[in-house]
Amino acid sequence: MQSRTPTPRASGRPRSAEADAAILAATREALVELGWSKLTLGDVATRAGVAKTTLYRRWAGKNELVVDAVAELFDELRLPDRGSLAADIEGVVLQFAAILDRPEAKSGLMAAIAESTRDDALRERIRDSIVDRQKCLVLEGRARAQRRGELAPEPDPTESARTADLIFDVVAGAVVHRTLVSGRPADAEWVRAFTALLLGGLGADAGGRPQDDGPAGGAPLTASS
Amino acid sequence: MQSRTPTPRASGRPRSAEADAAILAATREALVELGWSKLTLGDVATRAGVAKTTLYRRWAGKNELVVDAVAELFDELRLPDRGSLAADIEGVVLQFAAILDRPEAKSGLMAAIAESTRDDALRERIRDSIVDRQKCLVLEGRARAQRRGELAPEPDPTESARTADLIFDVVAGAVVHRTLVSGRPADAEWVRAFTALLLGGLGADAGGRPQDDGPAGGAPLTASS
DNA sequence: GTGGTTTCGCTACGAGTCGTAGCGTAATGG
DNA sequence: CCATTACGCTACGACTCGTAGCGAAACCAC
Repeated sequence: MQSRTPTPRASGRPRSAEADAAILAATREALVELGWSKLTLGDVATRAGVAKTTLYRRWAGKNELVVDAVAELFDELRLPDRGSLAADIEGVVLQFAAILDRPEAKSGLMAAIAESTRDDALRERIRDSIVDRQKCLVLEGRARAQRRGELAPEPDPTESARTADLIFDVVAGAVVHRTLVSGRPADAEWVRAFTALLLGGLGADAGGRPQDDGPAGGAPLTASS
Repeated sequence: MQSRTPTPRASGRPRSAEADAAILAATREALVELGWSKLTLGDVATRAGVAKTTLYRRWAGKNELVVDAVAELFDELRLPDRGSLAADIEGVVLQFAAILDRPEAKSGLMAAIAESTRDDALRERIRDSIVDRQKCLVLEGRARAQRRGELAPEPDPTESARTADLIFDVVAGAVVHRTLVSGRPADAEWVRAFTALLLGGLGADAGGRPQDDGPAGGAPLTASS
């Protein structure tokens, strides 16, 4: 999952799985305390209780290590069936926002994406371990909505994939931008307004109510501004 | 604009404005060739033809320098009146996408945002020199659409500001995510589909036509995939 | 001109990090 | 028992960082 399979290993001492977990946990810990730029592999090794050389034997560099460490945060993303498209969107967006609100995700993920603009292999790694997993949720939620009759079925698979990509960029991008660039929390109130905008567009009433009345329950309005 | 006014300077040798321009240009050049992580201030100084100490006298560190260098790229953002809300959105989004497509913007801006999660002063700097300038375009375009009658006027200023923030996060976030994370160009075809989604929502036909027929004129479809 | 002030270019420096090599040891399979 | 692989540890040259110190240059006020 994390380090690429080095060889079809036949015999010899196996790599310690505990060391892997300790290293990834230490990486997240260092991300929280130091951030991306001040994070050093030597410090991570010390925190994890392993030798620095062990790190370099498993990961090519800081980029790959941080991607793997952050990717584990997104494993908990689920898409429970809440009965309506609006409720499903709100649920998964709130989960996504909660993960992105963690300091290790903020600094680590964004820096890794920045580095991936000049490293195709890193971009591939991010896509495989993080992005594609999120995109599956979009496909699943869209299929559910189509089964419910909330969305018109899309027979053309090419057009369907294009639309799914678009939705994914809009949803993930909006949450990321809200959390990291605007620096404000994607709380229940924001998620509700965003869902309304996504479903109804700018022409509809984007302020108050989605198409059914109480999707997110009685969540308290945490006034941000 | 870039370096904070150090003192209410009275007399003495003035700072070379040409050096400022040369340093920022050299920073962008180094961002293109080296990316964020391998960019060193010593290298930038050499490229700009100034001493390394001059850099440290004007900027606190790599973060601030890169933010100022990238901010200049966004100065060219304009919002020409194209006659309809859909056309206005498509126009400004295409401009934004063109800037983000530059390699110096990709690596520099994202890395700076990543660092800003642990540096409030840097976040403020990014907001002042980059983000707020983009948000003004949202406000302007929205006001135009309300004057045209395409959008319902929003009397409550608090709610209006909230909605503008939401729109801004959705638009900017979607373009950034498309360009950097998905790694695909936000070309005319994508922008058209995005505009349709933004205006009509998921319930409407998000594939082909916005609410008026030909918003972007006869722009050729640059088939990407 | 003269003096005061600030900037600039240059050199040098200690501190810290990088990524690797080398060595002996531990853990597995045949 | 032996081959193979992973591990911990040390040490190393190379590089970057950010700063200090110096003399020279550019500007203003007088």
